[in-house]
Amino acid sequence: MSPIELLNTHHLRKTQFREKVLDIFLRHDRALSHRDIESQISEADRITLYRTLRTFEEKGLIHKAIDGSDKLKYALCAGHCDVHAHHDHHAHFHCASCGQTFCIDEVQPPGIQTPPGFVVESTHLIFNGRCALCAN
Amino acid sequence: MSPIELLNTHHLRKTQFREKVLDIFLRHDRALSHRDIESQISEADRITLYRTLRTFEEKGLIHKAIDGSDKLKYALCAGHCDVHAHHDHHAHFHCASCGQTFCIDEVQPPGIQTPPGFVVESTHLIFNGRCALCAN
DNA sequence: AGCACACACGCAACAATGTTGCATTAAAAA
DNA sequence: TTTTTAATGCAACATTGTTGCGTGTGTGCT
Ligand SMILES: [Mn+2]
Ligand SMILES: [Mn+2]
Ligand SMILES: [Zn+2]
Ligand SMILES: [Zn+2]
Repeated sequence: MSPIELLNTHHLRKTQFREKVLDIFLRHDRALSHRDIESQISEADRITLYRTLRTFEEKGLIHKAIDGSDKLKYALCAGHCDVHAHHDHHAHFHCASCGQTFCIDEVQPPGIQTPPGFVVESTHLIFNGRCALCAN
Repeated sequence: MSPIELLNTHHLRKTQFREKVLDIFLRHDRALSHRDIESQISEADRITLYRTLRTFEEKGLIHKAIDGSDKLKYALCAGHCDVHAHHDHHAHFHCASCGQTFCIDEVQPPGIQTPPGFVVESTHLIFNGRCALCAN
């Protein structure tokens, strides 16, 4: 998938800025924070990036990667997410040492055990520890 | 458990401010954000509250309730947490409607399925949906 | 009770993160 | 190419969190 293909598929205007942002996501196999991305675009406008990320999330190009850290991160959606539904039913791993966050597509959150009266709409499973590099 | 008992047990100085904060926690059966607490203490000092919450967390009186929202929340530790170890192995429920977060003590995160090379130290399980009140 | 010490508090100053409004510019449609 | 629509860039502001430092308070000891 190229940046332009992703924008086409999700019916978004093709702009230089959006292509740059998607290019950065495609070159990393981990979740990225606002800051991660901003520091890789020369002359990036903070505000535009906030709006770009929000749009990408709404349209199903990226999903929030909840990792228990104070920073909000996003990762590329693997499959067929769109404006109507996200399907990111996988765990996330957060390294307490280097701060990196990875999607663990193989591990799914457990079957929903609903507490009485509560309606569960989505589930997040987060592993916190040390990544392969930091564990040694 | 009273505020004073909690402070004694965890070897912390008994101050008016700390007692007020613990009193608020004891009167709510849900996780509270910095803002939730601040708005219930007249003439609360923001900075002191930040430091109070950090101290309580370090000493094992409260634990962070990761709920996937942008706000950091804390809840009273149920059992025998202390400065050396927290034992909050339970799920959290976050209501997307009213924003409240509850500890679900009965539900534990699943047995750790370690991705190769990664070392897992803790696990968080978050249910997102609608609470009993908001579901109707 | 009085004293000394350690620690908690309160305030200022600053940093990081996120939002809104609006004029300008660029992309898509006509 | 012209028109229409949406994205961008900038200012201004709001929220959240951190650090340094002088002052006040709780606690243990005499
Ligand atoms: Mn993911
Ligand atoms: Mn909890
Ligand atoms: Zn790491
Ligand atoms: Zn609710």
